[in-house]
Amino acid sequence: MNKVINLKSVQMSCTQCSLSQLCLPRGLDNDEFSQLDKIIKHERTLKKGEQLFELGQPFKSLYAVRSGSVKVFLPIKNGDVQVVGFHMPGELLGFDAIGHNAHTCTAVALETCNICELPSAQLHEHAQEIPGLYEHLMSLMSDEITEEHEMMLMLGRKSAEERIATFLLNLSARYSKRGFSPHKFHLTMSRNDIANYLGLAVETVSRCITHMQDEKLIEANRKYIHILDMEHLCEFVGTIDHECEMMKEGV
Amino acid sequence: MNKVINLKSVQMSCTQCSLSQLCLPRGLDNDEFSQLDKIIKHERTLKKGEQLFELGQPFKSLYAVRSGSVKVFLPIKNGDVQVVGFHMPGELLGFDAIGHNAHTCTAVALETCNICELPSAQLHEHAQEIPGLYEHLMSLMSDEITEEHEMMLMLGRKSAEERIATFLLNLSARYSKRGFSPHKFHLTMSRNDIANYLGLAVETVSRCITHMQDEKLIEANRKYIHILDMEHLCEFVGTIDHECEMMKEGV
DNA sequence: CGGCCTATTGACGCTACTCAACATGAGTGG
DNA sequence: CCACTCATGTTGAGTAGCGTCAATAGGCCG
Repeated sequence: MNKVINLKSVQMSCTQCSLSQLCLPRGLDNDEFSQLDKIIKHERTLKKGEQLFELGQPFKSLYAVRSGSVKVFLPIKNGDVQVVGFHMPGELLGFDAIGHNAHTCTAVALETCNICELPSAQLHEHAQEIPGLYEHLMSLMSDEITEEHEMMLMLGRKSAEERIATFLLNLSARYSKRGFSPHKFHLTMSRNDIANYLGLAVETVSRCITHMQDEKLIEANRKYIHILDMEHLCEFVGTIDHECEMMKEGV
Repeated sequence: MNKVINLKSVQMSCTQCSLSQLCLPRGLDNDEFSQLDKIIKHERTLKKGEQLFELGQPFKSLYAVRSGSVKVFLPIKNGDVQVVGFHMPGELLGFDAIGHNAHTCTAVALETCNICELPSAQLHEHAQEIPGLYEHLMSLMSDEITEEHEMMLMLGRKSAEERIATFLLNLSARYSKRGFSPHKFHLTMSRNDIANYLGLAVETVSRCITHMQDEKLIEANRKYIHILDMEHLCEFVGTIDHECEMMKEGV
């Protein structure tokens, strides 16, 4: 019972949120924290499959994943989509909407999610009072640009197996950063989503995963992934020099 | 002689720069303009092949292309690269460096370039005095994120011919926006750069261009491109509904 | 004019896609 | 609790698109 109440209170304040170091600027003082808490809405919950925002929808807020995970995609002809990213706790999304004042992609919950909301109206009003907030957001957007450059490298030059390896190691590093095991984790997205994201066919993803199991690099059972041989898996990534080291460090 | 002097003076001031509406926030008053002119360095010239910035280099400035064009790429193993973008006059680059305080890619002039520089130090100092500057930069970064999402769609789902068509129409729209013909233009990048950017082999690019000529969609002679049949070329792009219309409108 | 770099064209092979069958697990209702 | 259905994942066979290798052509610069 106590635990439930604690969880509730944690949800309601950035100050006590264990993810604040991931999604907020560093070095905020107490005043600034309470300013933020006034701006940010902590209430929103999404069930699996529910939309957070949709292509064309006017820009209302930026969003931070508090728990659960989110899939972001571009809708294409005939109900087909292109998955452009997955977001975990502590990650912000919705930056795509700033430029056009409307979202240019759609975000859907992959599982039950708690979402914090940073309304754009309040953002503009109170930006002055929290120095470094804009800088922080720009920093996050910059990181997103860098990540997407790496994605272009992935889709442009890497083989199917290299893509899967890179993908798994990327997830591993992100789980690790959040205090979970970098070796064992559960995928929150389907093979279909993975395939789509990596520019592959579902069958290819399946085959690669099976092959990596045969090579004793990983153990995989549906959503469950166990990385057995991080070293050799890293070698698979192989295209960029510094990339592998970054992943080993869990950056 | 007068012309030369005029050109010189144009280079030295945002106020009179014909590109200011592309790279600066809208609705600046004269005070804000002169503030900007104090911050921005207008002097830098690059010859073909010279670097604007390099992977790992500390974040010093954002850059605006004033004339010429720039190629941005990730260096990979063995001197190989992944081209991640091309920039034309009026476009800003260097956003990748904000997050890490160092550049995560390299930028090189494709031809003789004039570059305006927005030093990061002054940016932070004077941001308060020019309301909307941060918002504008975030807006540009947001657009870059959206464009890279479309790039992921390109690399993930589109065929070789669709990629070439999309690429040519994208250039066409950007030239059009700058007052040049959307039908006839000169490529500033090599086939190699195009192939690399689009995740294809040079030979495939060559073959596709030849094929499009056979189909009377375009006329191409090395760097020179003449789009003969915009309509049908647009149909080639085909994957996203609204994409084609955007290109026809020259957005 | 000659050498070099870029672009084009052709032949061939491989990777990854498509189509199809099958397996497995999750969810539902009796 | 089990049987049924549907969604998701796996496996196999055949193929097409694109990459690779190699030869040739055309422009650029010394």
